[in-house]
Amino acid sequence: MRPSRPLTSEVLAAALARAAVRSGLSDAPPAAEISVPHQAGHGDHSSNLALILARAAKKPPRAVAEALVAALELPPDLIEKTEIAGPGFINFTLSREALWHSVQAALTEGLAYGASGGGAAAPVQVEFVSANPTGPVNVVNARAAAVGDALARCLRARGHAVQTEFYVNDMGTQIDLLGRSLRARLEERLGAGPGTIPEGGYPGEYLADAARSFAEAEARSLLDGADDGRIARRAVEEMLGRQRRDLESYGVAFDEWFRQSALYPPGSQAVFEALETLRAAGFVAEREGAQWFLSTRFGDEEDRVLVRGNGEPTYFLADIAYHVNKRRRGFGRVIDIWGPDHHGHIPRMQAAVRALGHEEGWLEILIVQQVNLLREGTVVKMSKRAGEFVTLADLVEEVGVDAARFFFLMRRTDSHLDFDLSLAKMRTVANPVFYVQYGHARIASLVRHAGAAERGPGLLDGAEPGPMVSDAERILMKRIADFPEVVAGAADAREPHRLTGYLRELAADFHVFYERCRVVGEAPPLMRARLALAAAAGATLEAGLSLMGVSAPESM
RNA sequence: GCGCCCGUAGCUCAGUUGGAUAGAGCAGCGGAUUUCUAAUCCGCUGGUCGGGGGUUCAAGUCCCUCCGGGCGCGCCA
Repeated sequence: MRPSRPLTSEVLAAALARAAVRSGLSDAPPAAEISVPHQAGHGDHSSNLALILARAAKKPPRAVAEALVAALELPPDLIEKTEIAGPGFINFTLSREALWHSVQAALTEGLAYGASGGGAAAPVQVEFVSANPTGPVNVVNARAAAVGDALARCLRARGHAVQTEFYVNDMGTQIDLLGRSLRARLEERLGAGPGTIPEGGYPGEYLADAARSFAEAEARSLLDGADDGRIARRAVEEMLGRQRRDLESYGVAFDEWFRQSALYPPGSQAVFEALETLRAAGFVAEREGAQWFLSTRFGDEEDRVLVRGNGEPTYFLADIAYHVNKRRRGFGRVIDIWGPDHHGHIPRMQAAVRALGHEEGWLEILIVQQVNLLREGTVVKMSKRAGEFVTLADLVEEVGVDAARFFFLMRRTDSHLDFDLSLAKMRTVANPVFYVQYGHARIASLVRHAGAAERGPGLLDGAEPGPMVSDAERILMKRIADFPEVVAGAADAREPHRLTGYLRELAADFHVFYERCRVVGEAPPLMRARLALAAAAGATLEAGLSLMGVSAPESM
């Protein structure tokens, strides 16, 4: 771990807060917000602090801004110009030295560029995908995998210790049905029985494929035993193995695969302990032979069953026990990423977390919304009844890992996503992932053409920003300097999709620079400066793509 | 019926936690290349931010209401 540097916006916010106290405008340091204006002419960073303080100070915002600026003490060489604009905004323009410092940082830090400190002391857990082991990883799972993995990487870059986890629902009715479905497929394969998929079972071809993949001796042994539970357990292991392989070839590996069954006897009493904890707190009632959680006390629409009339714990109770377990493992914060079919469960889960006495905000639940696959502008139909749906493996085969992961991060997580398969395969500018990767390949080619021995910090030898005076160069440097702010924002707001927008802009800024600024053939001082700048843009593209699990090609 | 998500340019969507003149990409039209990847770049056209009310110095953003689309509402997981 390299030492993390503070963000420019954090430096400015702290300086403004001190200035507010020093100038008597505020007793305690106010939480100053710094934004990065998209409007040219509004500086590189902007603060609305004067507008916020004006009311309490009973002074015009511009007068407050002037008092703040007068009391401002900034680090040397960071800001070239501080001006008051509009109704009272304080706009900062970064110095050339500060911009060049970002170029140096990108080249020196490489894939670690973009990291910033300030992470929580306690580790953060991100749980995602958690697909039922009754079928292949589907496209919504694939979206969740892209989002969860990218978010985990952004959080790490933000300084958090992060653990990723996949929750395996290896209990319950669905697993019984999975086992009986596999039995039918084994019978079919060996000609040893009716081979009928049970009602509500899993008729997809993948189980037949699984049955065929077993050694014949094992297949016979499974069928000979009368124990359906043994087949079910074997089926779970088989499906889990397939899910894990699909996800690994997609570039997503989990730190932990947590089994629901680990919360049940004989190995554990966690499910019943969770029930007793809630009961002791007075939030459990018995009705009609079942045990109910009084979740309406915490704003849920209705109370929820924890233990059924037949004595079986519900999935919900197991989920509560699971979150008790997460808490015991010491996570200071837990982020669950759920599919669209679970969004109705958020109030009851948050109710349970509150009933257990965990602090507000300990559990964050993000919903990954559904995905519509489009081919040539029309929706690709998936038949749930026949158990046929487009899988992660199908998707990767059709468009590749890079396009899949990039496309899943082009939209907000909680928005429905139209995934245009035709566009994802295009080898043109119209395809955003292509455009960004092409930028990286072009930079790699440029550096090769310049005859440089490497694309790293060695390019800084003898390079100074002085000769670079054009807008295109400054804009590109500024974009590179923004990257750590973007990564921090993506992590803090749990919005990894910000990366795709940023990388398209960075690639666009580079392409403009490339069109307007020759590198090879210019006088050595200018050539060295531009080559370092281009390589820094390439390093930033690579670092950003890496946070999304997308490759940065050397040539295309 | 209740709950959640969504509604921004012809299309697909951003909009940095309430900021300054609402931005990209695609599509359309017109341009740029004796030179490092033209797989690129530049310019133009395109908007009652679904409608209406409210909160305030400031609303695409927050609140209320209506319209329209999606999803969810089991002692399944």
